[in-house]
Amino acid sequence: MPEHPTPQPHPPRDWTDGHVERWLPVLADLDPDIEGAVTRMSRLTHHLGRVREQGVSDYGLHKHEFDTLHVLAGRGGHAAPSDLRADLNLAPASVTGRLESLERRGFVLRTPSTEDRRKVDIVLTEAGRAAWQEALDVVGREERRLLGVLSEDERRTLSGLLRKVMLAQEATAGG
Amino acid sequence: MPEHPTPQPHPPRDWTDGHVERWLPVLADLDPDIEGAVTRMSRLTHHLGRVREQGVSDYGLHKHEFDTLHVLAGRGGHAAPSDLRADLNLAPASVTGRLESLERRGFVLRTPSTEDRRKVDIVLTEAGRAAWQEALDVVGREERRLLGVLSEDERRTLSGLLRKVMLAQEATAGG
DNA sequence: GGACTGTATTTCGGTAGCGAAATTTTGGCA
DNA sequence: TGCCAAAATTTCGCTACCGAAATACAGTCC
Repeated sequence: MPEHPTPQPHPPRDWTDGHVERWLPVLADLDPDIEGAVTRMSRLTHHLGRVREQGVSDYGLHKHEFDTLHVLAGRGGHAAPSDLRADLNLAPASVTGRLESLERRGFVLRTPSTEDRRKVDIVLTEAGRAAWQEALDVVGREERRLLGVLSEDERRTLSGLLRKVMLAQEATAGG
Repeated sequence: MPEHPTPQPHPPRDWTDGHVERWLPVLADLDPDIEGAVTRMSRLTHHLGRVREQGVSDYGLHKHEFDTLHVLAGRGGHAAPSDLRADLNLAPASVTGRLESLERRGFVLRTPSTEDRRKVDIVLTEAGRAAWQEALDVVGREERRLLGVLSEDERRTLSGLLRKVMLAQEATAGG
């Protein structure tokens, strides 16, 4: 699409603009910027998830599998299920399910911890690390492509504003 | 942790700062602002979803049920399943499932369209509208609370930056 | 007007997620 | 030592979601 000659500061409308506009007459006290921001974040998160799912499938992985291996690799290749629970924002039961299938595929090892027998050590195997590294590059690509339309300053601003919001959230939710 | 005496403009660190910091030595080419923004959006979206689920449960609804009624109400009380599919970012099969349970509970009616017999008209019933309105107030509260830590200008900036990103997304995804 | 392409919705089979309860272990404390 | 609350993980029952195929209808082309 070529540049428009009009020098207006208004960017073109995205899907969410239409969504918010439909709602304004119904809910007069709706703040368009709050609704707009929340809606866009939700849709973007959703989209990136889909792209990840589709991207890592070329390497025989699912999004959840990749994400789990990713967190594990980020922690040096070993972690407790409760670490994964926190990092991945999951219910405890879901972690068990994910580890089950990763173990079946030989990507992680589950060994009872020696120091505290309630705990379990999750260890990334060589096969797991290899699968992760292969898919790694694909995953960040869409994020870079989309966030790349912002300047460096804008990205810093975006991240900073979101940090403010998250601090408010974490202050109440205990972590 | 008490305040540091340094007068830097750095806000306190949120969870994501620690996450990104853990990753930097492992993936040197990671852009902290991209990773930070994406991570925060994902976590915020997740959090708001949980709060919605918990909030609307006081009115006997689930998050999905409320969201579906919400979209329906926003479209004047009637829509086609494919409209809901687009608005809710769902697979076609999922819409059927949602409507099934909403119909069982008497919140929507499914009547075959007279003009195009492939289509189905989804109509919000009085009971559906009542359930929606009761829960309505709760849902926006957490969004307002969290986004409320930003100034009006900041919220406009946030929403605007996200619009830019979404335009890049929608340009390729055809929707 | 009959075959053909495209669109709207549902059905089917399978997976992942959640909440709640159970299990095992720990660390304190009498 | 024996009891007990708290913590880490798993099991269980259930629901929602997805992809792919099926069904039913609409509009078009010859």
